[in-house]
Amino acid sequence: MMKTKDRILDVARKMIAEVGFHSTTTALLAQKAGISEGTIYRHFASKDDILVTILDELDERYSEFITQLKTEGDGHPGTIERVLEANFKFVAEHLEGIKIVLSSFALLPPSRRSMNSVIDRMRTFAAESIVRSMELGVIRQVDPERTAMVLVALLLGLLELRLYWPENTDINAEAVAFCRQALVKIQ
Amino acid sequence: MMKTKDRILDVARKMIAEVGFHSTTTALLAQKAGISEGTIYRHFASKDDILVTILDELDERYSEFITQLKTEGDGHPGTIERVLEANFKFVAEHLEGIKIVLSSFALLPPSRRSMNSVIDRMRTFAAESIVRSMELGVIRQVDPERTAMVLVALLLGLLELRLYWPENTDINAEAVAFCRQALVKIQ
Amino acid sequence: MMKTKDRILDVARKMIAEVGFHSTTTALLAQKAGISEGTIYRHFASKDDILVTILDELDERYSEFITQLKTEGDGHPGTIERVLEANFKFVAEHLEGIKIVLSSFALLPPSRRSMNSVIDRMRTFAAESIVRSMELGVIRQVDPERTAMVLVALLLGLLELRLYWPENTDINAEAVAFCRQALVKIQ
Amino acid sequence: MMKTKDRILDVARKMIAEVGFHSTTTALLAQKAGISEGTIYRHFASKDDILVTILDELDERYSEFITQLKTEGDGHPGTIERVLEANFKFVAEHLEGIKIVLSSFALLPPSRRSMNSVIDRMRTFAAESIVRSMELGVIRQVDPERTAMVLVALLLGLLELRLYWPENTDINAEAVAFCRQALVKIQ
DNA sequence: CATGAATGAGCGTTCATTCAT
DNA sequence: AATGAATGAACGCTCATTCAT
Repeated sequence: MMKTKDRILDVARKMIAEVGFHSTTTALLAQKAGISEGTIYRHFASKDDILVTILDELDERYSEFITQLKTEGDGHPGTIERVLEANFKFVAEHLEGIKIVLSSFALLPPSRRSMNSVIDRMRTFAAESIVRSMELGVIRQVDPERTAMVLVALLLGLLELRLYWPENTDINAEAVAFCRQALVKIQ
Repeated sequence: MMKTKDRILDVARKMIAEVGFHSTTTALLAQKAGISEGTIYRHFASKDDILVTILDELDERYSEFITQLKTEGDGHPGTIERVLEANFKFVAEHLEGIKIVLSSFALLPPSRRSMNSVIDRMRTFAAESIVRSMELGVIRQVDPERTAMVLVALLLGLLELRLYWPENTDINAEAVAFCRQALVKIQ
Repeated sequence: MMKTKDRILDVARKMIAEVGFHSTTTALLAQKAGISEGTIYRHFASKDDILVTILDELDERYSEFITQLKTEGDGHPGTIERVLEANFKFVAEHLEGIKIVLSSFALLPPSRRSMNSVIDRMRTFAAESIVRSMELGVIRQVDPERTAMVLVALLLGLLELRLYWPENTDINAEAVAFCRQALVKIQ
Repeated sequence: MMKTKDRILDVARKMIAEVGFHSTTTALLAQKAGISEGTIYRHFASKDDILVTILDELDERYSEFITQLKTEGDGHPGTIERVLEANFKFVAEHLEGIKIVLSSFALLPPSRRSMNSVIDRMRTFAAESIVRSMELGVIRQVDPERTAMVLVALLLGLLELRLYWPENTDINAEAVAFCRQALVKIQ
């Protein structure tokens, strides 16, 4: 049997992803989790605390994911594709959390903080991949920082299209090809 | 002297862009607009109606903008760059409206509808530009629909980075270069 | 017809005096005042604000009362009796307010502040009366400050007995006689 | 090692004296006593029951104190001073309990009951002392009941000044002198 | 056209009390 | 004896909306 705290988190994650933080009322949350409203406050200091817990967990997962990606990828070619594809995979496995961040980073400070850290990690890792790829001679010479930022922008846009317009055809493969072409070494 | 209705819209646009639709209370809106709360309801059916009006206006402007772009651009080369650059310009001139749509399309139906139509227009126009560019032989052969979608994704990501992380260096030029390289004809 | 704000204040004063600030709920207050709960917050920023308003009003009245007492009493003999008797009269005319202060100054900061100022004024005025009476030669030589404080203590105790044990026989006259005897000049 | 019940009482007495009965929550009480919330209800029927137990204990102590005072004092002169001074001593030894009663007798029925009995005993004892002192010829002829009540009022006022304005100079000695002068036999 | 007082449903949160373990 | 998770009623407060003037 699942612990109450985890059940609250699970239900909250779903609700916030679906209807947003504001419309996720404690009354409805308690009802859907099959507990009383007061019980929420035995496990969380406030409604905000629930959001922060969800975001912190996602942060942690993303940090682990980036770390793992770095250790795995050592010496392998084709790293730019891997940056993109690995991120696609991470997103697919954390749809709800990502939806929450993307839909509220503009307005909710905790979400904003989370988004800051995600973007920072993404950009740093992308820049490192670009530098390595240039050293390996598999891509042409570019400004690593700026190009990494362009990749982050593309990734961000792809994410939103995927999450909020899932009925569209999947263009991830096309995006990877687009990037490869943009960065490929001209012989 | 400005009409009351327009003053309400102006103040509302600023407030919603800054703090979001939920945190924009009718009480504060009335106060900042120098009118009484009841007066808002002389001009708008509901708080939602204000948002819809703002969004419809933005829609209208974007539609005009796309139309103008099409007539202007006939027969000119380098259309992909123009798609991007013209959009950057439009955004710069409608910062508040764009901020509202981007920060709420995931949660507010009217915003969602607006975003749908913007993305649709953007994608259609990009696809047309790509087709034309291919006919002119200035870019390589690609799938127009999918590539247009990739461009939309990139545009969307760039917008968000620009609006919510304005402290970052402007990478618009880099993005344009990135796209040119991705699409350029290999001789 | 009475203004809503004043009706709220009136009902609140009665309720707080009777059952205390904690037990005076906004729901009950609204009901007894014949208004909705939300209306309270059109006139007061918070429940605390109602208390503060009541206390400030009482403060103001007491300040006026002391001022008037000073101007009236110039040159008249028997001032110690007048200090006591005037205070009895003030209390009788502001029973509810006084009850509120006395019942909550130990626990509620705004009430505490109010009580501080009342005691201060009372003591200062008593000390001045004592000094004047000594100069006039109608009372014996005493330490004015300390004796004033004793009078304040007695006044405070009499007040509480009167307000919370109204079934007891009125001992105000006895108290005045007690003080006269304690201060009278021994020939 | 202290029994759990006594530890609860001790912590509760301190908390209630400091922040009041309302602000003394069972959660905080349990935490400060190093027990779980449920344990409180093994030893007390309700939160109210804790208060009543504390008050009953104080009542008991005061009753013992008065009894002892009566047996001790037989035949000794200067009894009025002793009434006052003994009470000062009792207060000093039961500060917390006294603070609880004084701060809540106006609003909490159990506290009110306690205060009734204290005042009754105080007044009765004071009246007896006065009668005896008159018989011994050490004070002038006064109405014993009413004068006792005046003494109780003074005592009550002194207590409050002492407990809630401890920064003031101690006027107990002055108060004793004041009473002696008020009651002394004029030769 | 404009006001602003009034509404009332709903919000997040608290807390004394219960009960299975 | 003790625990601590769960309860649920009540709390202070917010806010979009209405309506008599």
